[in-house]
Amino acid sequence: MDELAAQRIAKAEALRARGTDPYPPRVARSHTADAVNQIVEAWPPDRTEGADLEVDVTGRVVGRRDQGKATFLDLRDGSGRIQVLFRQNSLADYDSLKLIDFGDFIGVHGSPIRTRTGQPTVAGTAWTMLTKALHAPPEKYHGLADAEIRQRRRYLDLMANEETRRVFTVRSKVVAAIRRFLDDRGFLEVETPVLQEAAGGAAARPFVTHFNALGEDRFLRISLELHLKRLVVGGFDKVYEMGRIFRNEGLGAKYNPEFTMIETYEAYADYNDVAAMVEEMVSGVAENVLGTTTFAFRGHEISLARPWRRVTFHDALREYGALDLDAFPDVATLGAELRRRKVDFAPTAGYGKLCDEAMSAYVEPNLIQPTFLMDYPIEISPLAKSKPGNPRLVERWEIFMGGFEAGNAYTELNDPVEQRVRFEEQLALKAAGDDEAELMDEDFLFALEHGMPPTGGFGMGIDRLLMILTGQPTIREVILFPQHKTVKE
RNA sequence: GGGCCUGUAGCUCAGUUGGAAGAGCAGUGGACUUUUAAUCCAUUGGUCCAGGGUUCGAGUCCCUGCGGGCCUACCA
Repeated sequence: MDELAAQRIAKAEALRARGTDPYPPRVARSHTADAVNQIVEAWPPDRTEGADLEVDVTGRVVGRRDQGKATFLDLRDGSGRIQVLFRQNSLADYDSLKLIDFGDFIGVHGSPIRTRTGQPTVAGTAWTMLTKALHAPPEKYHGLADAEIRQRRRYLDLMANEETRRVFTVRSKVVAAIRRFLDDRGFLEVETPVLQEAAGGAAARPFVTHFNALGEDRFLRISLELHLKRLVVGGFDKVYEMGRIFRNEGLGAKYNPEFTMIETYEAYADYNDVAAMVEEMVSGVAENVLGTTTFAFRGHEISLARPWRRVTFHDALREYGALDLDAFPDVATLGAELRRRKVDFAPTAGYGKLCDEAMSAYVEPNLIQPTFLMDYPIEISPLAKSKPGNPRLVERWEIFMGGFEAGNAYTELNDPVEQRVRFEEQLALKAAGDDEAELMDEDFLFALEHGMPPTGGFGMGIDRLLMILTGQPTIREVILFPQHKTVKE
């Protein structure tokens, strides 16, 4: 069996035999680890004792140095680390320290001191077990490196790796800063359904589930868009939602089937207004949370400082792919050219999809610094307003950074008649074999028919932004519990 | 789906031509009253992923399966 766990259970029983609960319901705590450290650091350099002050500190035992008749322990709580020192002549029942293992939570009563090496320390006069752990934390020096265990058992990763604690702390602060930015600009945060009768608003396959009470299938949302625009119709001029969406696709460095998306919709704005807002939001959040707009990512140095480059879809293809779409204006000619260039694409791909494949091949990997790629082909943008003077393009941009797409925005299509035509074109693509084409959404059309004001909309993958902001090369390192295959018994 | 890699103690990892399964950390016992990857002495701990095969002999070679990672493809 697990001999090490059995030893720890025996120690818990030994504590009970002494009349103390190894899992007490309440604890004495007067100071965090960080608070004690700060108190001692504030002392004059020659002061070593603070006997007038008594503190109760708590935390997990993460270090232990037995010194005979003195024992040093390192405790870690949410604020940081604090060293405690027990000496045989100032702790009754000194032998009881043998009941403390790595990973246990204990409380220590004592006075702050400074050791001869200058280390802030609590000189303990009493200790209590707060939680007996049955397993040791990961090995203290080499830590926990196995990516699978780090992700499946993130609690071990968090115990072992400071960088992991940092990444997810940053994530939390970034999410809060984004909310603060939008709230301060008068946006209203809303919540829309995750379970939907039809999953729309993006080109992606959905997950399907079943609603027992109604005997109907439901789809997990693949975007937030269509419901948020209904709210603009209803009169909420500025709305946003930050939430989980689900796309039934593979796993990869940039892909997790559930990820966090933020979408904003602002009435009386267009895609240029939205671009200005997004620049300000992302660079401002970076500055506020991390104190910089420069980040190391996959060997590059990425600057999120404003302004970001703007280049049109067509110009970018000319620049990075030496491909002039004007010379290949239809499926036949562009398809032939891409075949000649050995760019893969599905046989069912329409013209817009071919353009997108060319962009993915030539442009996307080169867009390391944040770049707005402007004015997309209309076929792959069924919810965006067409560009005045060019019926083949729409007012849409995607934001790229680090060589991948991180966000998407358009001047929203609000002509209900044209929107119906666009849906019908999508249905034709679907019939031709494109299983990611947009579905007709009659209720959404009915909403548009009541009038949606001119609106600028925006969506961004929070996880991908976090990859840049934390310097993590894969999306799995910025998601606490990324998807994995089920472990088979 | 394709390619490459990988599975050895609780953790991190070695293991040579195929010849008695190892180290550090953790654990246990001991020394040490200012250490901080403490140090020192001793010591417990193994279904070498699983199943087959080759062989006098397999952690090592072969086959199959299972698990996992990375790259790639589809996809944001």
